[in-house]
Amino acid sequence: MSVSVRDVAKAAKVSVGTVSNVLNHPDVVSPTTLTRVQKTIEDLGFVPNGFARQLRSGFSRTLGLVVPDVGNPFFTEVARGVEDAARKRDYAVFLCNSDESLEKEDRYINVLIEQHVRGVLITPADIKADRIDALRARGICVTLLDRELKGRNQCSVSVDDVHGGQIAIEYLASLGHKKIAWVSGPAKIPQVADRGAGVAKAALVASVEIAHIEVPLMNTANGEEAARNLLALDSLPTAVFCANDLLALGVMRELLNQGIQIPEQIAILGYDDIQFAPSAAVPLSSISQPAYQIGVTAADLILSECESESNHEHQQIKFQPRLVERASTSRTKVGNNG
Amino acid sequence: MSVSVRDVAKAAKVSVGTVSNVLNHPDVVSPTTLTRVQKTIEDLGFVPNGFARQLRSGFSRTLGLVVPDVGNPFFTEVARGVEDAARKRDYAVFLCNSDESLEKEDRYINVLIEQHVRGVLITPADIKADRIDALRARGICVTLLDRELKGRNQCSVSVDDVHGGQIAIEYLASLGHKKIAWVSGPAKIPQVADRGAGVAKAALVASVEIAHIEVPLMNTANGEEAARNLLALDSLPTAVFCANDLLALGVMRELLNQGIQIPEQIAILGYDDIQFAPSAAVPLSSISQPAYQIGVTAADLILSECESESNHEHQQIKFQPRLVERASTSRTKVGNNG
DNA sequence: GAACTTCATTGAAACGATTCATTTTCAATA
DNA sequence: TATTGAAAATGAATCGTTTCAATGAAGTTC
Repeated sequence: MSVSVRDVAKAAKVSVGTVSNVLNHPDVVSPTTLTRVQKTIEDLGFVPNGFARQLRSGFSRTLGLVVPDVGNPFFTEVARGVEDAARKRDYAVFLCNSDESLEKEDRYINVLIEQHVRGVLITPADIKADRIDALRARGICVTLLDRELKGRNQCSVSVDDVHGGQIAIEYLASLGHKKIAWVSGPAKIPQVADRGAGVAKAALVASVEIAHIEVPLMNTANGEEAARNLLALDSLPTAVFCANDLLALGVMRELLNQGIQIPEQIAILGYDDIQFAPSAAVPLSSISQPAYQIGVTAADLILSECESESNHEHQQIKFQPRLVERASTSRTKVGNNG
Repeated sequence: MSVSVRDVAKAAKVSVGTVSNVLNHPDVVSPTTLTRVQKTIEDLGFVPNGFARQLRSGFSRTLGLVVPDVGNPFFTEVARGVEDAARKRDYAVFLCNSDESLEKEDRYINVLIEQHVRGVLITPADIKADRIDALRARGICVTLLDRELKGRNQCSVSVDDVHGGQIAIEYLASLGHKKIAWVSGPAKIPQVADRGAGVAKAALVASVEIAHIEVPLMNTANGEEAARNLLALDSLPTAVFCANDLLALGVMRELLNQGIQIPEQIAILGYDDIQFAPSAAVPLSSISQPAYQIGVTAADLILSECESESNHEHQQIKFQPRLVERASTSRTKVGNNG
């Protein structure tokens, strides 16, 4: 059926132990033998059986990645990062979309346990940690992605959302904006809450008035809705800061439809800097998160945890968001051109 | 360390064979023994080791998905479809981005062979079929995604790109356009070639003049470039058909920048109908492909092939693309408003 | 009660890799 | 030349299941 170490050993006239060493400990094999066996492996098209390997060693070369939705460009980027970093070490990645549903998340975690993944990178749907403990109990490493669990000693890679909210408002204030709308999703999403906290903090310092508009979903349709709410306000803000780019795109579309000039009458600032931000009607300024880098870092982190024999130091890595200026907030004197 | 069948057997005072039967063939075990063993399993918290099980049976409950790039919204959607369908049957999916690189594809195929995936869904980087044969040779089912291999007897799920090109031109012609620009990527990409063939075919029938502009990459930046080439033409076309939506978004942006009105002066039609198409500056008309449905169908198809004992009929499923009309081509009399 | 079925249970042999205590090889040194 | 030791290669044992031929027990028939 399939080529096994035994076949390779026979063809290369060595023992199975040597073939195994060629694969796993090439340093203990003599150069002559090494090349000969490697050539035989090549010739026969031998690929080691992962099951057998895993059965003996107890570990697989697979990771689980559990995110709310890869359809969100931010997580798509994260996934690419994870995958690229994993491939470099010959790990394969299981992609799991939880859709923020605890039930789906649960089911996936069971599948991942069954597959004996080496580690799980997860943006948990809930802050409750029992499922994570279930993984840990089975010796599976866990690293939190884009979320952190306060007070728990485990690895996480996230972005400083409070700071993100802060620099957004500081930036808009520096452009002269005195009244700013903050368009967000539900506060139960940790990222939204944190960004909101940053907004409040910076607004206080810069003496800026904030008009908070909350919508249930963070997509473009809800952005349009938010824009209509915005226009209904007594006094129109001169800038809008949105909790993500999809909201911002929706806001932008509706405002343009209403004949409002961007950024002359209202400036718009998004969050995430998705790949479509520069292609929007008015190229969208945004708070950029290093999504790809987050993925790479998280994968490297968990692999170093998995593969370190024992003394692994849990790390909480926090990236800093960065402002990307584009036309939707270009530096024009506020109130002069309306 | 971990509880094994042997431990259960000892505790329940039966043989390992009986424990295995309790798990896999409960009907051949006497009721008394059955309940006793089941209780022991429960008590000891025994979970069978998947590796060992799979090693013996030879099959896993995993699929491999190899696409050029999940960053492309079209493939993101396909991936979601595959994943949702797989989860319904308790399969896990390995996500692999080939970036259209043969080398990466090769490496991933090896990883997937090593993981003994049950089946592989792949958009091959190359039409050459040797790697696919390597999978087949190892008893791994293969289904082609969004590409078909002519004359080969195997499953595939694709979209009729020739027809897509055709209905695009027919539609634009029906709006009265007599000169249409066809903005495409390199012809070596099968989809581009097919869509181009459809364009040529329909143009002939409808007596429409086609100006072909080819750019190296199908992203927004190259779309802008294409728009500049377009504006340099002697006589400006009244419509542009782009090989994908990213190109179309780029074209749109540059044309708007140049003060050209869309669709009054130039209509724009894209391809893929990505989720951002409706959020573009001028909501983008597009040729829609049922990406999610393609993923679901392909996963169902390959699982039925894998799990059917023997007599599987290879199927080539071809979806039909569909026109989605939005503002960027809204029905205005051509040439009246410029 | 011998012969035959049927049903339940047993336990050793696979699956295909890795590991590790041994053995072999061979060059350097006494 | 004999001795030593490091380096290289060996191959049986092992991981935790499933499978299956063989065994044992209990009931049925003549």
